[in-house]
Amino acid sequence: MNVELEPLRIEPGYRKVAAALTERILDRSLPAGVHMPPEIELARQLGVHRSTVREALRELETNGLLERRRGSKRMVVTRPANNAVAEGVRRALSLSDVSFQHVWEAMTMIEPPLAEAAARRHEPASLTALEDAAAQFRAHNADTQVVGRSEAVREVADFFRRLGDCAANPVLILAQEPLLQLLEPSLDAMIDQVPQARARIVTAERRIVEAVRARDAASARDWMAKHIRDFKRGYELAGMSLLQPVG
Amino acid sequence: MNVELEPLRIEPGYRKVAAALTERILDRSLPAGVHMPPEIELARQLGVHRSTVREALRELETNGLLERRRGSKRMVVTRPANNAVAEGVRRALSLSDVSFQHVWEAMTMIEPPLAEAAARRHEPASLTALEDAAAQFRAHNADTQVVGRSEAVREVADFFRRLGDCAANPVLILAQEPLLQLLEPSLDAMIDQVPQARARIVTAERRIVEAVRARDAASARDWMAKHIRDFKRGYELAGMSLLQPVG
DNA sequence: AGCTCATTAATTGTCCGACAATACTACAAT
DNA sequence: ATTGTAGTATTGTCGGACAATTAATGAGCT
Repeated sequence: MNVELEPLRIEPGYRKVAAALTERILDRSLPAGVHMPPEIELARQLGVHRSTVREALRELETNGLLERRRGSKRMVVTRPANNAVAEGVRRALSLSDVSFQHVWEAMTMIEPPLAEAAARRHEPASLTALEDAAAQFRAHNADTQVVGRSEAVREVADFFRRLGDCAANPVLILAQEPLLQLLEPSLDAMIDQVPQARARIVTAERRIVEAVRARDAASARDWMAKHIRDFKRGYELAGMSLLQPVG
Repeated sequence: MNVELEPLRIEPGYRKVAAALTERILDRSLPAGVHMPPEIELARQLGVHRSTVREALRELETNGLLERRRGSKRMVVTRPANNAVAEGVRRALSLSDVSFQHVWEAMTMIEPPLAEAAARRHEPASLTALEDAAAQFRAHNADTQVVGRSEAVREVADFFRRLGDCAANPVLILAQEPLLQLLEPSLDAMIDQVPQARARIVTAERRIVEAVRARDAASARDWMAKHIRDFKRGYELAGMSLLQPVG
């Protein structure tokens, strides 16, 4: 017989510690929001040295299962939502060069049907959040008060996120997140080159909100499609190449 | 004057070390494939203790910028792939309860236009990979030879991944990944309940491949839409609720 | 009691040094 | 050419230490 035995993988201790802690967070025996036990206590319970625990903690930290509240010392258990994907996306895109063309094409595909779903399924709370997001962008980008570029693009992305919440589909929300991660740097490069950009965004968001509120799926889809087309137009008006890499 | 100075964030050393190393990997001054310098050497260069370096290395490791080749001691610089998102998705979904309905709706939105793009833009290499994926599923799921359930669903997901490669849009590939992560457990629960499921998948994949090869975008989209509808039909035939959580 | 402030305890970040286990290398022996 | 051997390099883990800083405690005051 010709048995190919595969190389058994021997994991270092810090990885096992990380796995143990991860499991206890995911199965909620360490519930979200509580303070982590002190490192030395973890070390005692698990029978390893504190350094080993610390290496494991760094793993959980970069995985987003632990976070340190501002200026606080002890770390807090947290459950990552859609932003868990964000880090991964950021890493993945640092390799492959993504152009605005790519981002735009993906948005063209995903956002209009998402707006449609949002119109059909929104609930009072999610609709309110959507309206708030639109109102905030409108207020911050009126003629009299124009907020900084980076904040503006974040608000644009937030509008899409609220729309995802209206659509009430966690899978879509996850799928949308890569686009939004990349939309921000894309818009960032363009928005100040085109004077009328902010005003057009305000209008589009208003129309979309109205359609969603009226549960008019077709109209929501169409206005969203127009909104997305405007992004491309903005690039063309700014004289920027659609193929140049974002970020 | 009313200067509100915001709380400056003092980052711990291990984080700065991680940032420094990350930068040197991303700007390719530490090119992919090379061995990392020894920890003690890094510590010397950066003027910190080895423990601090190690904590930083854990961060890079979980970020996928470093990997340890099987049973090897020194770590190797590497480039993160699309599956960087996978971990994040898995964690995010362990929290919110996702139903097949959600997965199905997202696929309905994303996959048909993706097939369309694949038909338009595939290159010889990516087309070959797509054909191979379809051929592999066909061979493994013929009447005479039926492969295990988990392998079958993985091959189904792989077909979609190859299609994503054909579409040649990294953003779409990233957006699609959450769906595929969730498609596998969804299919896993269904595929053996419906005798004709595998045969129907074989047919659908064949049609899609043919359409893509012929650069017939409309046909690719339509067959993909049919393919996706079949998944839902499979659930109904199996008498399973669309609303029950997957995984 | 409730509040402010000083004092103490607890906790993290970082360091030092050490050692066993093992992967890597060079070289000798079969 | 493979196998064995010795030596080195490197990682994984450990014990302990200490300064800086946050959290907790209690004293004093209203």
